[in-house]
Amino acid sequence: MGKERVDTGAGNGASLHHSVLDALGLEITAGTLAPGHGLTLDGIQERFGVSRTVARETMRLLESMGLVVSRRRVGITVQPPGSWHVYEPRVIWWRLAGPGRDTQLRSLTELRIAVEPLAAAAAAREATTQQRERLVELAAEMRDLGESGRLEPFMDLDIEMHSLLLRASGNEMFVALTDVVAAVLRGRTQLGLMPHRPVPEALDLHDEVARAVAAGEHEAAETAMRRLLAEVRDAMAPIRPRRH
Amino acid sequence: MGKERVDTGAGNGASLHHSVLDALGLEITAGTLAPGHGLTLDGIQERFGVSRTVARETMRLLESMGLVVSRRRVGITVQPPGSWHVYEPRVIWWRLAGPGRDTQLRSLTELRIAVEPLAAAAAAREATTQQRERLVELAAEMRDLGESGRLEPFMDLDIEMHSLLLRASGNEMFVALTDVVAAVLRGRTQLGLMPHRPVPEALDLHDEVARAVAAGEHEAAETAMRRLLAEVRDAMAPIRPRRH
DNA sequence: CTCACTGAAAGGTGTTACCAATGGTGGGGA
DNA sequence: TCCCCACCATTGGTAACACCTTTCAGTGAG
Repeated sequence: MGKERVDTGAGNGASLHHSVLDALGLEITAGTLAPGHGLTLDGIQERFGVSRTVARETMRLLESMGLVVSRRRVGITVQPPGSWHVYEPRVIWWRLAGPGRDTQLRSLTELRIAVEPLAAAAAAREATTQQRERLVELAAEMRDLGESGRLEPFMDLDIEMHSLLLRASGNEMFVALTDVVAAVLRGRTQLGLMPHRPVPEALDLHDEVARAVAAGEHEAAETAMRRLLAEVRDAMAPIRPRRH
Repeated sequence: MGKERVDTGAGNGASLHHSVLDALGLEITAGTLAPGHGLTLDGIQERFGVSRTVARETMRLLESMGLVVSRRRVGITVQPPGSWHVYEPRVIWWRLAGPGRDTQLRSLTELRIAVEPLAAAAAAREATTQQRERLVELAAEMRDLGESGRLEPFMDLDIEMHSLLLRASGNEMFVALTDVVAAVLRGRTQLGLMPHRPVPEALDLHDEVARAVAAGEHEAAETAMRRLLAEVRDAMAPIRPRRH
């Protein structure tokens, strides 16, 4: 059976267990490795051509994300989605890369709808002067790019603005969602859920949010953000998989 | 300094690295090990009397939570709070156990205020018949216990009701916050932030939420939950550390 | 035929020793 | 003074081993 190193991706800076971790994480979150499926350390060693140490470390990481449990004699068992740590950045990443993509995108969007309005309100209270200035600046730039239909740079600004709002909220739990929101916005564009040209309402609402936050009007900021996200949710509705 | 095994808790089912992980996690989140502080595997081995393997595995775990980074030749460096994975259950647990307790409680409460109203609305749409029935049942029981001033079992029901709502929402991101909400409610009671006898308004609002969800009136459920949480936030205000 | 005991095997847990890679530090030369 | 290079501390990775828990099959008694 020989050694036959698989060498996933020529070890491009990725520290060995990282590649193994990625491979297994993807397979489990994609459902290729169904819940209840059993793994063994020996199996992992053989399959990826790594040492026991590496196999054990990746297994520990998977376990700490709730993707597997490890028990003596019985081995490593794949866990059902309900016990996955869905806020773990890598889990989110894997799910967005796999077949669960639009389900994940939908539940994350619902999370955004919950969090971002309050984050905007908090930002209106807590943001620094520089942050407020940057916000209105961003909204203006977004209008320019949006009206000229340049989707990629528009998305970058969109990400920057929402990230800035979360950061400015001063709540660490909100700040920690920065990457999630960025991933959602990127995924949404990649999935073609954006119109060719951002709708004028969205541009207006971004403006409104920025100005409200800058002016410290937290209620206005909250409702504007709520309307903005309602817009986003409606734009997403077309790909509903369940009842129409 | 010698060997001096620390033996945190006589290995009661905890698999060795778990005790080391807990000890280090607590120290880092508590700030005892300040950001920038350097650790080495040898140091961990010596201090806890464990083998290199165990030291390495715990270090990987800490790294995957963003508490440290590990680089060759440099060693293991404690990271600042900004890079911690604050949705990681163990990180939340450690912070609630340490001096950052009320800061953590406050930011988590703000998260609840964002999420739970939408979760209630979703529950009003998605809950099963059994879940709806259980909700009104719980609200009734809470009223009984609340009016008789039995705080501990009241808290248990409170936790059960909010957990049920999150679960019934059908959104995995909301469901995953079940433990967080439970921890907040428990922490709030332990910290003495609850009045001796739950205020009548709170009891009424729990009732209202339950009935609205049971009836499928998602807007009513959302606003009732919002008012309930406003109540909670106000009860929490007294211990504000910053500007009043 | 069923149930309880027993023993072996499977597979994670923990330890040790060793070599490879890497990047900071300090010394030496221009 | 400044730059380059060699050294070495420290993690990354491999290998081989002892140990302990848990499962499971086989066996014997009732």
